[in-house]
Amino acid sequence: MSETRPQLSEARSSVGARRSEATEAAVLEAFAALLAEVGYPAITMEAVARRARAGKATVYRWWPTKAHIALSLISKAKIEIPAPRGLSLREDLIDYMTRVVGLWRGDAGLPVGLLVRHCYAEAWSDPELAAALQAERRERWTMLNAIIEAAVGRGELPPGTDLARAKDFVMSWPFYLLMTDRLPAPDEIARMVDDTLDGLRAGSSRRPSPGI
Amino acid sequence: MSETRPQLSEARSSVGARRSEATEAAVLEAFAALLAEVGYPAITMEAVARRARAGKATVYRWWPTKAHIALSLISKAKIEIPAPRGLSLREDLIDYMTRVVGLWRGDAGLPVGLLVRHCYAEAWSDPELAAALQAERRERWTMLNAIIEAAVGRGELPPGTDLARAKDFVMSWPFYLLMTDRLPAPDEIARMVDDTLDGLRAGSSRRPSPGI
Amino acid sequence: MSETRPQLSEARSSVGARRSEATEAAVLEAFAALLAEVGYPAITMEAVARRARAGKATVYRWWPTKAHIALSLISKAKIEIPAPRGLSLREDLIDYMTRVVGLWRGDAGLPVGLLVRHCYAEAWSDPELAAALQAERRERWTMLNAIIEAAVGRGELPPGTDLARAKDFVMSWPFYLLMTDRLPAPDEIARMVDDTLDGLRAGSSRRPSPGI
Amino acid sequence: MSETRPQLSEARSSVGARRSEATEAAVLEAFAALLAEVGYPAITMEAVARRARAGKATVYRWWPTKAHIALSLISKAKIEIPAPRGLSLREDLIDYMTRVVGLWRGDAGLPVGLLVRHCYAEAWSDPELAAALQAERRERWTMLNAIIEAAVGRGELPPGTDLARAKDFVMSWPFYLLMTDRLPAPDEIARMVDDTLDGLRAGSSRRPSPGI
DNA sequence: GGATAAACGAGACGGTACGTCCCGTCTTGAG
DNA sequence: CTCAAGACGGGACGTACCGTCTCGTTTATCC
Repeated sequence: MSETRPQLSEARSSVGARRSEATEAAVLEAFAALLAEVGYPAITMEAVARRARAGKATVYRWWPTKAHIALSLISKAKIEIPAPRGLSLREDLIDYMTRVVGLWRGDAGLPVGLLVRHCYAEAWSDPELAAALQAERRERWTMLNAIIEAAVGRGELPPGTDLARAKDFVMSWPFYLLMTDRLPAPDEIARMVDDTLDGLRAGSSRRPSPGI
Repeated sequence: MSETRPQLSEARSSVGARRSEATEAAVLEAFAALLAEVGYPAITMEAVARRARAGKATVYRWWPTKAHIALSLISKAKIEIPAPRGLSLREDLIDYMTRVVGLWRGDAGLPVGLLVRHCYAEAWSDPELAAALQAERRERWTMLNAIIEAAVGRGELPPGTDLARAKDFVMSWPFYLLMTDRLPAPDEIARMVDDTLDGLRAGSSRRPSPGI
Repeated sequence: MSETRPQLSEARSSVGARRSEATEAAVLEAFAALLAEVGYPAITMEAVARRARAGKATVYRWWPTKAHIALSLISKAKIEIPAPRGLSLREDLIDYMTRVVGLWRGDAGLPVGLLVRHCYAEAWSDPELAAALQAERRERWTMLNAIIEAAVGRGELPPGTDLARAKDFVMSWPFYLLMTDRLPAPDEIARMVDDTLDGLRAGSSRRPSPGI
Repeated sequence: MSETRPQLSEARSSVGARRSEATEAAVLEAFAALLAEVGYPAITMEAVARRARAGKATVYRWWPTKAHIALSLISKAKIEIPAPRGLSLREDLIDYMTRVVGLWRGDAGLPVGLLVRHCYAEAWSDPELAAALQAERRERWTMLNAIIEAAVGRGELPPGTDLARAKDFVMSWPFYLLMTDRLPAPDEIARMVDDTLDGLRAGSSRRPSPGI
């Protein structure tokens, strides 16, 4: 079906109305509002369209499932993450995690963590969504590369450190806490990072990770 | 006339028919069959009842949602976990994790891991289910107590080790792998345990965990 | 099925408990209460049993449908109808109709008219109920025989008058009014009787109709 | 962003898809078929939708209850009723009643009488349906006006005859016969009209009644 | 008095229909 | 040509009753 749908990136020379950016924004806004009001599982495509004053067909044209709308919201919810200060792996990670967990908890005005975990759950049964989610994740974890490479440069981590596995390991504990509904408060971030580092430093050089 | 009949306060102690065990088994069997055939999200209470040749009201009487049926299946899917051999924490954990991951992968004839993660996802929005899940988890992790206490007794872990936190930490990495759809093959269990132990040994004495 | 059920009239030599009159009364009472509270169509066997603190099987044992319970109530709702005074057909009929319509309107503490018309409606599709209704009707219209025979004796009606047809004709207009929800008030009974006696040609110019 | 989109008060005047006439016809057809097969009380909205290959929501959108579907069928079942020949009230009424009773008995391919009496029964508990039924009745009895007015013009009925009451009286006897399941055969129509015209006293000695 | 059997209350059971909601598609006319 | 509005066939939701069926308990006779 997707070959019959216009691609956002391809230049369209045809006549007629173009995709309405106002509608796209209205749909995302409606989704966010419903998320706050009724919770993710109770959101329906029907309600999103109604609330956005959009036709159902319009919503379906651009997002095949509600998880894709959630993913759009996640992608839009970027947060300013400053470059690592390069003092130490621990401090760089604390800075980074403070931002990430803050984003998840709702610092961007949206409980991104809720969206993330529900997207993961739906991706268990939807390979297409899983791929989209992975792409989003790769893009978002780039900053971690710089942090870990700097740590390797400073000798905090061994030279042969597997970058992919290290990123994966670093994110695993906060992700686990997100999945088990125990996201740390800001003043608990340091401890969470320490938990992670204990494992990372001891085992980082051992073997490559399958990558996530 | 009604004064000659028993009133609410002095009602006869009638009992009525009892729950049918055959029906309960048929429902669980139907659920498992549908899980294999159409996948968890596509299972409906309607289809479960139809397949089990049970009335919908009967299914709803005993299980308020399909996640509760899944939880019943999880509870029934006990697997023989031998007492730890007590050689070392690492070997005891490898034995234990081999059983747990095997159960998750389907060694009991049921992909318990799929059920577990979907139950967690539904519990995000259902406190009652979350509580039931927690009760099930507590019961199931008792063996870990013995393993960790033995390790403390042998001096592998410091005397002040927080049991709840240690259990939580030990399960976090396999759980993370389950949630991200990368459950290890049997020959990868040892490595998974090593990943976990690196973190556990370094940080086990540091602070108490909130407990999961 | 009824051959497997005890016949009330046949002598039973076997032992065992007898039909509980208290329960029968409680069921009828519950039905009447529900009729007032929720209306005939919303009455269910389940609710009657619950309200009467009777088992559902007990209710079904004695009344196969709710219409049969209604018929039991109708049969019990006898009203004192004095013998005709024998002055004239018109006056005797007015006396009689006043009682009958009063019974239908609820003078016996029960809107018998509602029960009657719903029983008729259910009898359209239930021959067994239709037969029971007819038996009840025959018994109830005996007084009309005396009234009409007296009128024949006085010469008000010709000697060859068909009794069955006359009774039928006399009841048709009030029955029609009952079925069309326009049961007359007490002071309109005389007019209703005159309508019946006169027919269209004789009475057409007399009074306006409320319209149906 | 939403400020650039139409608000509720200035909503675009979109129209949407229109009611499907094919579906309406299919529903009425399915209802008629089920009426013949299982009888009115056994008809369910579910079965009607299934048979018509229509969604249940579609059926409920246009008909709130099955009685409303029945009423739609009644309204559609018009029959050619010729203008009164104006010979006499009796002959005009016989012509008219022959058509009406024929319609009720099924001359239009549908046992309209069954539908009518069940609609009346349901209207006892549904004021909205009662109003719809009354509207239908008013429209359908217009021909009677002409018949009765002609009779007044010829002097067969007195000049002050109340039209509404006369129509009501004329219909009461056939209606009573319909309600008591004794609709006359074609060759009995004349007698039914005579019964109506004469009243009890004038006609009581003429013929025996079948009894109710 | 003990055995026996019917009727009882309670209520679980397999079913089915209820009326609502949402799915994803299609149709209509406005812009 | 896209959009909103919304009707459509379909199907699951969770509830309510249907009429039947155990379950023990109670009750009334009979041995």
